[in-house]
Amino acid sequence: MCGALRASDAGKKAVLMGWVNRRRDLGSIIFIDLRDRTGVTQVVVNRELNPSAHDKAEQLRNEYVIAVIGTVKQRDRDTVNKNIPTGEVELIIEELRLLNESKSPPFLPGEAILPNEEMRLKYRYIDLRRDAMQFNIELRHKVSKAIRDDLSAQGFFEIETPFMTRSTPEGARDYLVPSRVQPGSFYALPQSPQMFKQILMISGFDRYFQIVRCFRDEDFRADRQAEFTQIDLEMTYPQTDTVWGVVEGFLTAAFKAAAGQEIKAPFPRMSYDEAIKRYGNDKPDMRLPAMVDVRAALMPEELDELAGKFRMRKEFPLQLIRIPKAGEISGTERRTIGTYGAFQHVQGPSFVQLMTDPKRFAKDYPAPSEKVQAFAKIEPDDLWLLAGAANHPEKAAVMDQRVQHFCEKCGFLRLDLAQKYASRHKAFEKTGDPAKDFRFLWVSDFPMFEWDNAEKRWNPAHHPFTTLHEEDMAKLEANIDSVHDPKSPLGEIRALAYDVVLNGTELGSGSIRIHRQDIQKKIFQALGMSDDEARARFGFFLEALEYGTPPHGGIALGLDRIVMILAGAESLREVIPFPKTARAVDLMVDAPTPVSEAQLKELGIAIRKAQE
RNA sequence: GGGGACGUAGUUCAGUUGGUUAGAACGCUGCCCUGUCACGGCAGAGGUCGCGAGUUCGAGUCUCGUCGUCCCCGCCA
Repeated sequence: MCGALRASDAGKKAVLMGWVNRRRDLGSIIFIDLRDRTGVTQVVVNRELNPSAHDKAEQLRNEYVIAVIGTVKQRDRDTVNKNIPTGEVELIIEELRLLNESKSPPFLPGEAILPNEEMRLKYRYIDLRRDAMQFNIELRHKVSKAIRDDLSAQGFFEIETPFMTRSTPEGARDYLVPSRVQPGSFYALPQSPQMFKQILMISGFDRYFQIVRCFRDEDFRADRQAEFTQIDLEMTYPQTDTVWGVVEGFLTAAFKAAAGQEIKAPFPRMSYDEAIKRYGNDKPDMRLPAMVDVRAALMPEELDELAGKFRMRKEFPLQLIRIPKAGEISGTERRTIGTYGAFQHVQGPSFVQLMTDPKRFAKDYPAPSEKVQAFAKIEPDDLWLLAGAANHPEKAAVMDQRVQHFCEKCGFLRLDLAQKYASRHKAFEKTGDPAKDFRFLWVSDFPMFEWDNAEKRWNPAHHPFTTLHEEDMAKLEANIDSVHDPKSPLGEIRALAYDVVLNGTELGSGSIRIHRQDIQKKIFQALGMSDDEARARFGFFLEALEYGTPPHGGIALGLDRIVMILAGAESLREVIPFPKTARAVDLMVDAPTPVSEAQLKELGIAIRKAQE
């Protein structure tokens, strides 16, 4: 192959096939950079040595497909190209065959400057010829294979589950597939194989996994596509630790096999509560320092004074946000803190009170300033600020001032600042040390229920088959009929649910499931679902639970995201061969499209024109 | 659903305060060139300035709308 030849191959005869990456025509001598999946080799065509091949080579253009037969020659020392792995050799042509011509492509795979994404997606077959894309897709293959091998070795069976299945009202919007045989009825594409994998546990398959496509009809982001691939697994008789061990096992294997990175397991662990309090986020990016509630560093009178002066609520945390090595910033810059990025969007107008001028703070409040800096271990070059909850009565009236929301807002600010000063702190740049480059984390003890403000009710935070901490069972029973009460202690119940997080990205999410029907019933009751309703939605599943269901649990990880992080890519589209745009369009095949009347009629579907 | 950025040659971009014939680089076409590797040299072709209105004597430039791509908020059990 084009990337394989080395100095040790000198003298051998070789046949190479590939694309013309570049042609350098010097008149009587023509150099062709021949490219395939593995790399590029220089082919030499000399008019004196081979006039007929030279005639053909003159006609070659970029992206023509050719076959060349020739002899591998070690290059003279002064003509070695150190920039490419095959740079010590070249192929002296004996025979050239044109296998196919190419129209002049809209952009060249060998070009350093990227065209815009619209172009890349429309001509994806050309974009995919680029080194970087070839590398990413190969990386993806290696990750998948390593995970398959490792899970197989851990005793898991790969088992397929249906794509055309049943719509369930929970969670994301479903993609629907109309049934021709039963007009008016629809299949749904799975948001995940959740119920099937639990059924497989009930069926005795003990350890299941699947690298499987999932579909969610929600808006796209850089790290979200409507169809994406999960590493889905489920096992019987697990403790939380058992599942975590399995995941740490296959991730270690994948990072080693695919990228040569030795990551350290077990991963650190943190409760959801701690993640929110210290990072303002349920998927903390551990490459940056946590926020510090500095109230503990201050005397009560000092806190009173500050709270009064800055009009802050002292029963809320006083969060110190630190960006290491961000250095001095100007007053103008300081005043814009809090006006950019995600921070200003969340929860409408700010109820966060900011103290962004450390010098002035030190001047006005020398003792608290010193204590706070010592407490948060501020280094001379750090950028830091204090954030407290505003005590404006007029703002408090419109604001949901729960501590969690306050902390989340501070967390957004922390990430905004980190992003803005990324070039200074360099915490997001790869160092080559896997312990620094890949900061894994388990976040556990998620809340069981979350309040849905639009529907004015409690919903499952994970899914309704997640089990809860045994200690919280009494709380569930005591509040089992409070689904519409926003103040219900239902919000305090902790689930045996966990996320695995890498560098601030949620890689996967899982839980220990409910295996007993009496508990499952209680959950449905707490969710305000009657027996009839539950049966209508999950009847087959509830019935299955009654036939000797073993305790079980599992997790699902986003393969695309893992590969994205390993590839150092900014977007999922860089690691998915044929992704869709933010408006869920495939620009290459031009999907979706309207379909014919005949097709619709067969399905019993009529399209209603949109209202003006 | 909301906010923001962008849209000019095949591609990446520049285009001054609204003013003559809209430029560059790469790519493309032709010619020259025996050691290039982002080859070089000469010549040339290539534009509905996303689309539609409006303001103006005059619009790539200003205004409104619309379409498309990207990023973020909401949403994503």
